[in-house]
Amino acid sequence: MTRWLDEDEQRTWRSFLGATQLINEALDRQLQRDAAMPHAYYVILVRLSEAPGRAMRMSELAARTGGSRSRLSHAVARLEERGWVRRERCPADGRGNLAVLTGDGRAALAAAAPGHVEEVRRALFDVLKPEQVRELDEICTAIIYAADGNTLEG
Amino acid sequence: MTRWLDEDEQRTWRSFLGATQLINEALDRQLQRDAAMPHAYYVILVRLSEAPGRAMRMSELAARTGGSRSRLSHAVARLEERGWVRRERCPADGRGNLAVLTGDGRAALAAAAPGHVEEVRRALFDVLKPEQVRELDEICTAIIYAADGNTLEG
DNA sequence: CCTGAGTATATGAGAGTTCAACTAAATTGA
DNA sequence: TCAATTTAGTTGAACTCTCATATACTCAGG
Repeated sequence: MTRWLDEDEQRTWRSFLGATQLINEALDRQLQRDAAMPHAYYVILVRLSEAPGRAMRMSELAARTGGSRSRLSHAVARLEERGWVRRERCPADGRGNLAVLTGDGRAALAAAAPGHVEEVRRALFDVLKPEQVRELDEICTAIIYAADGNTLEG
Repeated sequence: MTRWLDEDEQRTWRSFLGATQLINEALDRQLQRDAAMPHAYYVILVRLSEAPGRAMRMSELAARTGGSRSRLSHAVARLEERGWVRRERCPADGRGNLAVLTGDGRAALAAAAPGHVEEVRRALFDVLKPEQVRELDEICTAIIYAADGNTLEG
């Protein structure tokens, strides 16, 4: 009945789990140590910094960072306490909130970015041959495409 | 100074983050829904089930599951509450503890496994061409190898 | 034997995530 | 126009993880 994983698939799957776990841990450790924020918060700041007016609707921001609304609410609450983000009522839609990156938030991001990029290179890009980077891109794109399909179906 | 990511690298990096996040969420959702356990606990049960005598030292188990000792202590405490694992004093070393998989634990694992494997296939293997699976394996192996090197150096 | 250094694990507090309500505003439609 | 539904976002509780610390044991010297 069940299509169990064969030996090769087992090995690949465990490599995959191990590799992604190691990378996530490395990112979190580095950012926590050098910038006192978890990686998830860094991603939020990055997305906000790229938005026009450095502001974005909460839902939009949640979608772009790949997290739930609840998670984003809690996260933005913490970021607000630190003065890195502020909330504004959305003028067009009374239900909506805008998350706005503050000057302090931009500064925190600018301070954190170089060390973070360095870590990303060390953990991933420096380790792979250029052709492997291309392959990885295609693989991840396929995974995302399929997952979106599944989500929409289910 | 900083070697920023170029456009291709940015895209690849974000695909990678998105893909791994989606897979982890899918695994956790499926296991939580169908077997009432997080993926991390499933991995612990699997590793235990593969050990001789279905028993392993806590440190060893922590290393094999790629987690910290503290995390494993907490996790095993929860698994013990459910009756899936029990702790035994290590005969050879009075400081050590053995985590032992119980009959109920084996049953829980057996019940969870088919759905989990199905989810792994759906999220990863069904999505990739055989040659991509091979490439992914090599990529992940390279990442792990490099990360271990870094850990030992730093 | 002891004492001190190192190892194995546990524990508690703090932080982040998830899930399930809950509030409030917009939209639909009779 | 007004109730029903949907959408946006928040909140609180339960759970997991991390970090620092504590406890218990081993081992090597003196």
